[in-house]
Amino acid sequence: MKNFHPDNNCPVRNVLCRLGDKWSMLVLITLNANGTMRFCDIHKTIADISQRMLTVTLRTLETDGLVSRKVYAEVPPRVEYELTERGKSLIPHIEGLVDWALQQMPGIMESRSQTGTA
Amino acid sequence: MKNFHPDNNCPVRNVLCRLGDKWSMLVLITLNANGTMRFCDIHKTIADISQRMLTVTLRTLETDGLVSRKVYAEVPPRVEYELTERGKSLIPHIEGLVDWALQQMPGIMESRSQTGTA
DNA sequence: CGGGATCCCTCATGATACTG
DNA sequence: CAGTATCATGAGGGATCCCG
Repeated sequence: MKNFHPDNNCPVRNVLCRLGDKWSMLVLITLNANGTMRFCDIHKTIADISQRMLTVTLRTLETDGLVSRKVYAEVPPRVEYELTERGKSLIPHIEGLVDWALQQMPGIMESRSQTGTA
Repeated sequence: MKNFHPDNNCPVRNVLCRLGDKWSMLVLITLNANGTMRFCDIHKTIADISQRMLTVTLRTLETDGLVSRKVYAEVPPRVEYELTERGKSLIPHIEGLVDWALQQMPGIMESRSQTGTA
């Protein structure tokens, strides 16, 4: 019997831990769709994220080497974010998931309504 | 500028909402790896999930039509779970993510240690 | 054995205010 | 503009008890 214990190096746990949060994937696909973006731009694009969570999310992605952060020493501070190569390499997999979601959503919605559970 | 607002039908939000929780993907790949499983078996395979969360997770997956639940009217109750066709169709995408995680984990770990963030 | 119901607690997230 | 710091919250999840 195959299992996926949390013990040590389970990649599933690891990837879910990092990408399964509320915002990471959203930030990644946003950056992928728009290229280099400033903090404010990302914030405007993902309107319902708080400033704090955007900062935290970007920092985590930067720590994992998925996003690069470039600070310009200007008077109105400017910081630009973009996907790293590693970040870009993840995009197809996320899009695979998104495509699946798009295809299955109607059936899933129907399934949900049938069982009566919200 | 492309964005992904939460407004109505954003599949990203939807799929993350359902699969980005702590256990769903784990249950899915466990069922995929082992085929039909009893409640107890799943619980033993994913040792650190609470009975409650396993129940909740399975119910949600069942509601979305990703997992089927078969109850046998026997004296020691027996309930068997297995992936539906829709559930199986999701597996490749999850595995894509897992494979990516496996490949990138060393680099990510290195990246994390460099920035000094845990 | 499978799981429903309940209580409780922690952590992730949000809101606000302040700084360089 | 791009954050940091602080405080408040509520939903997710764990532990326990009970039932068919």
